[in-house]
Amino acid sequence: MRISTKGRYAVRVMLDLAANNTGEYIKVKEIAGRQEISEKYLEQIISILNKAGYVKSVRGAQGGYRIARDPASYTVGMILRLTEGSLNPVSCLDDDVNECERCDTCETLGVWKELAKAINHVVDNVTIADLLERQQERIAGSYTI
Amino acid sequence: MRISTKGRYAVRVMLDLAANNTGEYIKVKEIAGRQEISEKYLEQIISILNKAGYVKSVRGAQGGYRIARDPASYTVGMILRLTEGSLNPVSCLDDDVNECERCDTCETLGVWKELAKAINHVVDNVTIADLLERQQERIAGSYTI
DNA sequence: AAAATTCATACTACTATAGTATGATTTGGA
DNA sequence: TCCAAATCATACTATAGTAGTATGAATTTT
Repeated sequence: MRISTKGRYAVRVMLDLAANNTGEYIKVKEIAGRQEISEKYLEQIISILNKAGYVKSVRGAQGGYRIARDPASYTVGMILRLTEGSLNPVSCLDDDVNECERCDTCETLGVWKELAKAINHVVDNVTIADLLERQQERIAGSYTI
Repeated sequence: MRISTKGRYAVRVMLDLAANNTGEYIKVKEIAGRQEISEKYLEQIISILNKAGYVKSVRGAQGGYRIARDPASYTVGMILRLTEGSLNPVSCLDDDVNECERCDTCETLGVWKELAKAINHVVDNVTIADLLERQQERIAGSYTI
């Protein structure tokens, strides 16, 4: 029941791009430096975000990435599902119609459904804008000791 | 973010032992048959439950297992944590004191904490007795078509 | 003594995770 | 025009986890 580094790094990349957004394109090297993530691994992760249109890229020298839309339009859930795949605790919940042979008599299915609902509720109700706000509050607080 | 077969089977085993509890000892073969789980794999899983004292065993011919305590005293969370390990979405939440280098400035930590809380809340509020009740309601309902 | 069972451990095949490595492609600037 | 810097695309590797299977020892009833 762990979230992998891929998903966690993806959220941090989105937050980094939001926090440092000036309209300019930001290099992977910069993000990797700030976030202490391997450049090459980060390239792969940001490439997923790029293909999904979550970030915009410019190639070549002076190229880089920037966040595509308003930070409030990205939930943590969206980013995790994109990079990690389904967040359901059991695979039979991934399909619209449960294909499991035992599903009609499966007494535990109810628990997994509740769990899926609880998980999705949390991650779908936090946006990158929320994280940005928390970050700014923390930084503001750190000045006044 | 998946729960493995080990944890899911363990919950089903506990429910099976609760549903079929007559005080007699039940053989792995029987449980495996009813639950459609490999006998040998089930042996390993039930051995974990046995070592933790969740079930009681008798060796030798006519041996078997029975549930040790009242089904209401076992939460799904207890069983999953025993068999799967921690249910926290990130490992830094496993320790009493967060050992992560970046934890003071980690903006995403809050989300993972909320997620852990939501997950634990669900699994710690369903007991084997609850699952048993649901099962009996379903069976009763199936007779009155 | 034999059969049935739990108990203990080793082994295997497969998949996922967390990267690293190599090189092609694109672009701005000297 | 050419070079350096960047993204883009894949292939590769090492490690760990998952989901079992296999073998046999220990225990107990018949």
